[in-house]
Amino acid sequence: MDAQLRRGVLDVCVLVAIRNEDSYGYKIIKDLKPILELSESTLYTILKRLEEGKMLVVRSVEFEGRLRKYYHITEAGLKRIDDFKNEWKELMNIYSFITEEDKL
Amino acid sequence: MDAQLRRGVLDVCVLVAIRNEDSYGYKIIKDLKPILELSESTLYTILKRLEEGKMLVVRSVEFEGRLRKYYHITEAGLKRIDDFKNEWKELMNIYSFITEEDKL
DNA sequence: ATATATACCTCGTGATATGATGTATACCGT
DNA sequence: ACGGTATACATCATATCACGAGGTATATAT
Repeated sequence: MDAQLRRGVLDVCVLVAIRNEDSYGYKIIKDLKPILELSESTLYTILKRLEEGKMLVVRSVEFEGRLRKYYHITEAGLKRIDDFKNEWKELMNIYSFITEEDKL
Repeated sequence: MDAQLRRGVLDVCVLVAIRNEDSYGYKIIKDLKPILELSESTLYTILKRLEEGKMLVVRSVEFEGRLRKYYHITEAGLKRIDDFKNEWKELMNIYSFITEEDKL
């Protein structure tokens, strides 16, 4: 898929991945794999940005000798997902414009 | 609309704006206005990129003392629009994932 | 022993959209 | 005659972003 198009959905996909249940980096990648492949460097960049934007909060947990950072979605994060749905409507307009043959 | 989401459709919208009829910068902006607002600096950046990518060819015309650069879509440009339609299908999958409540 | 899976992180790079700014002509109202 | 608006192009600096490459460390399976 086109790189630009991806960017528009990356953040929201990550939020959706933790919407119903707190999750951590490695699991998010595996869970999203069937929908959207993303590398670790990409994910951690996104997680950091979402944290800075108060879309999620982090909690560190020791698990079998390894560190795990669980991400929990906030109200702002849920709102972000909701906003996306509205933005999608605008995007549908644009899509119609692109697919209509005899406009302009 | 979200900046990232925009980026995914900007190029294609510009191509669609010249698909049926050659057009020039200023006109493209006016034509796209109801669908998508874009500034001159943004458009000229896109036009340049599309030209470099052989998606369109340029022809300069003197018009009432002013310079006009007409943009004409190429085969590759038409293909780009077509590819977008396929990418949209992938995007619809992602959209479904986002809007489905009980996944994951 | 070695490879694979798990789990985190950082840095540099290239691509990108956009505001600000600049140049120039034509036209319209006062 | 003057000023503003529309037309029409262009460039530069900046901020944002995804991603590959590389790094650290433990547990488990072969």
